Amino acid sequence: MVGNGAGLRSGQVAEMTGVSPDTIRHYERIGILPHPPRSCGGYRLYSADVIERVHLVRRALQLGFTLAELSEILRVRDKGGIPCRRVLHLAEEKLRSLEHQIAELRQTQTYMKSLVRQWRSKLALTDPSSKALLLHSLIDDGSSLPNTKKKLRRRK
Amino acid sequence: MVGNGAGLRSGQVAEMTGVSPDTIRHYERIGILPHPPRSCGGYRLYSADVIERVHLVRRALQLGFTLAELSEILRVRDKGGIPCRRVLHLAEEKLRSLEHQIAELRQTQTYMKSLVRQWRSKLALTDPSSKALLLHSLIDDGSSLPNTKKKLRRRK
DNA sequence: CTTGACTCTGGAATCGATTCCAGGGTGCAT
DNA sequence: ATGCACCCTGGAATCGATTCCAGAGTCAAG
Repeated sequence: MVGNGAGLRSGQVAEMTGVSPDTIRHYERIGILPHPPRSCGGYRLYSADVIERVHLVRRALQLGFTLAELSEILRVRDKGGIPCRRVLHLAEEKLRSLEHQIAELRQTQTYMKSLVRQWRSKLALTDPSSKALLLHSLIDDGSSLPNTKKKLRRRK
Repeated sequence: MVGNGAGLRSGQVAEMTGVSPDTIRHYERIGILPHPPRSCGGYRLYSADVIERVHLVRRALQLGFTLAELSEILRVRDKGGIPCRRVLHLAEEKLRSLEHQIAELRQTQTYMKSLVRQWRSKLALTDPSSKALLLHSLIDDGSSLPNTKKKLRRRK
């Protein structure tokens, strides 16, 4: 084992934060983690505080921040800047789109529920050789479903 | 204008269904729309019932079906099969994951709300040269957020 | 000194639906 | 015969976060 007085290797950081070593390297590539010093053999030697940073990033990702945003924010912070207002602004934005998205999903849920109920009973009293009853009921009835379902979701 | 007694060109279908001509061609490529007959000049000439099919597909996509699933289902149906039970099964699955996803989002929403409130007041009574107060509050407090945020979303 | 676990590199692949592209025809109007 | 709007092809790009890859190097234990 390499002496860990010198620092944490990428795999150790990965394990301690619950992500893959690939992800750690990726975060470094896009400027979210600093370039750590290297051992004589070329291994990254992280100081313990990257753990906090990775946790922070994971949590922010869950909230809907993107890696690009985090990279920008953390860069500012690392240069001594104060990105707090930016962070708050982004958070407010995420919250709004979150609420919007929930509303859409619930609308879809409502529709879907009635659809499944309707399909179940229809299927129950149809003899098993009849056709094409289910999907077909989707073609009319153009309301009751949101249409702006962009991929505004987050996290792997 | 080409006589439309012969059929609808891709652009017309596109306009009537609110998608792009590219999408129409794409649907044909992956087997969701049948290969239509062609005009002497090589233009696709669709019969009017593709309109219904495209609408059906759009609606199913909104519900969380994938193009691959729809392709499979529609292929079965076009060969005279009866994919209804499959459709119902998938719909039930979509509904479940929808409910799960809503639950997660609401959890995130709750957390996010309190975070924004907390950040707002914290920022209000901090002099504008203090640093790093906001994001930092993410690193502890590991509960209260879902962690299985796969991209189980739908639709463009 | 060999084995095996770990790490390095950076470019490509993945997921899914859609869009974009270039180079080339079609068809109707002036 | 010239313009213009439309259509054809199929392969590649897009979005974002992560993963995968091959070929190579490091290091401690046996």
